[in-house]
Amino acid sequence: MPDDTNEPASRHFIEQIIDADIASGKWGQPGDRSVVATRFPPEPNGYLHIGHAKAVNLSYGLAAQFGGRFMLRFDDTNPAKEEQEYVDSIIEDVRWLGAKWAGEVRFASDYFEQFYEWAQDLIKKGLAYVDEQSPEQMKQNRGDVTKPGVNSPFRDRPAEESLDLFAKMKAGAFKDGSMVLRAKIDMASPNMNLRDPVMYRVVNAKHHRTGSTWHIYPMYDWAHGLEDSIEGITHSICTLEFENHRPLYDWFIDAINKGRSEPIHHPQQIEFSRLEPTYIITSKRNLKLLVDDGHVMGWDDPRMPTVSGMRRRGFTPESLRAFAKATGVTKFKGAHDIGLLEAAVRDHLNIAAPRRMAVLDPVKVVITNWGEHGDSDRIEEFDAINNPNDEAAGTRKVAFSCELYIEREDFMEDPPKKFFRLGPGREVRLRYAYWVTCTDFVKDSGGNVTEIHCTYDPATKGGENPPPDADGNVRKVKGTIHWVSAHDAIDAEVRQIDRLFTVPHPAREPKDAPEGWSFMQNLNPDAMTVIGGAKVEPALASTEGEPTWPDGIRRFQFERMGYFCVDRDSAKEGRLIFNRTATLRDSWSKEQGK
RNA sequence: GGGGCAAUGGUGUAAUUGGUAGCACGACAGAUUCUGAUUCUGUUAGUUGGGGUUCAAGUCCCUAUUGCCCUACCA
Repeated sequence: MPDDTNEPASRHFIEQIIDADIASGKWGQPGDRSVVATRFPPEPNGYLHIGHAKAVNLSYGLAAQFGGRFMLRFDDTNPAKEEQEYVDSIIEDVRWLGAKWAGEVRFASDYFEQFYEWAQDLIKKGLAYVDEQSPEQMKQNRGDVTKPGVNSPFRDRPAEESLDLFAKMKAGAFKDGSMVLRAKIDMASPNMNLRDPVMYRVVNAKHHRTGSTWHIYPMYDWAHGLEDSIEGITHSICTLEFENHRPLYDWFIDAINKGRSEPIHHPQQIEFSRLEPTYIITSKRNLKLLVDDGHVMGWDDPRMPTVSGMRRRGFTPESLRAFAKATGVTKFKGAHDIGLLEAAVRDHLNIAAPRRMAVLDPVKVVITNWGEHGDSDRIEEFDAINNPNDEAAGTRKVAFSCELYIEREDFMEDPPKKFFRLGPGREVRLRYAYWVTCTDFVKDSGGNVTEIHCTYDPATKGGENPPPDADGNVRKVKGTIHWVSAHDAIDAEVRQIDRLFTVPHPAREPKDAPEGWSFMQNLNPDAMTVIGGAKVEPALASTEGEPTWPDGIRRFQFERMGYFCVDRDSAKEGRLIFNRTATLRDSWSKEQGK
């Protein structure tokens, strides 16, 4: 990602911290930028969403910018929730996003033995103990934010006893929830995380990688800093809610280093504000509900804010990166306008997407004077520009005949003055082909227009302006519309994807919310409108001559309609299915709304 | 009655760390245009309140207010 390795003019707060560290030589020789090491540490308990995408881009981008290392590490410390399926999807997503990790993919579970040794070390130092209180008792004795907790009756048991019990916990001698290993810190700490936090719990469940080797599993706070330490992470970047955990992160590493001649590496945790786009939810739990309740077709439904869903919808890694960049890196917890994402994807696709013509809601046009200027069965071919922003993309042929389809919304029976398209007596340009004038139209018994009759002007061949008349006046046309020829048009299904929710903050429960309120009530029923009868130009049916996108997804701009990509179901079902990635900006609909 | 963090146009974010409040998205107006797209130009609008230090404060100090996070054997 060349754009991200250039240092921007202004530096966000994390870059400033790293700059200062490099200058002071905190992690190595002063000035050595290659010491920077970051990581992305997902728990494999769900699919990655757009918020994770930003986190990946941030941590990877930092490592790339400084010429350091980036790790992909699964934080698989809870066998009850984690599955291989999620590991696989996350690896695919991170790769697609463009992050390149150093060496192999890492797993916290690979470090379990080391964690266990360090835990024994803490017990020996009198910094940890096995607690046999029930979960209820522990909760009771923890106190609350204003009241201090009380010490466990097991807090001061001899180290040998804890060591022995800990070994038995590991060996599977106890039931789930029967005892835990706790750090001995301070039951009166105003920071609840420091009130003798649990380091290990008994879980007699099968782990997706270690199987039934272990009967104890480390808690996040105990494990996470150690994982970072083992991998030599310098800057451990996470979201704001872990701010209160940082003292514990530091405490555990300091505890291990206490009395140790060769201290283990002590990374720096830095918290930033997570990405919170409007009209989107990013809670894994709620995303899973949408899938489980069948509101969407799956985790990769093009309406979903998952990385896989957005990929299927046609977003590019570049556009996600641009969005992440545009939202910035701060500690301010705000909402990010989803319009920024839409602008980012339009920005990229406008430069990169080949243009095609596709009529989503077709109505037939008959050129009534086609026979007067030659054979009425003849087919003419025109050159159409593939991408006005990229001359190298070249041109393609589009065929024209006396029967065409145009967009239903491009014709009005009784159009207002500012309507620059087709209507009785009005002339428009058919892009790359001819200027046509509407002479008549046919309606069915339901009042729907079924056929539009036009004459074409042979002097406008190719869509060019006709020569000036005898007085030197140049005839002008206000509108240009897209079309496909009926003789070679291909049928396609088009899924018009829109925002999944109707309100900016779907997960925010209103103050006066009725009993049983759910974010589901904010679902947009029109988030996916399936159009079965679209007619598209033949060039969309074949991949010949097409530029290849790096990820193999075929993306296009349908002229005047928006950006679309071929859905992955297309190949499977043997027909053309397109997903709408984004609309074009549309000042006409805004005009109408006035 | 506790602790932690944050506050700059409508939204998000900058400000050489005390020296002209800038950028992006949006909105609005216009120009260009074989996409009502793109592109270009212009307009709009901001330092949470109150004190203080200073020649000078978004930035430093005091204070108030508002919002978020924290009481899993989740991460």
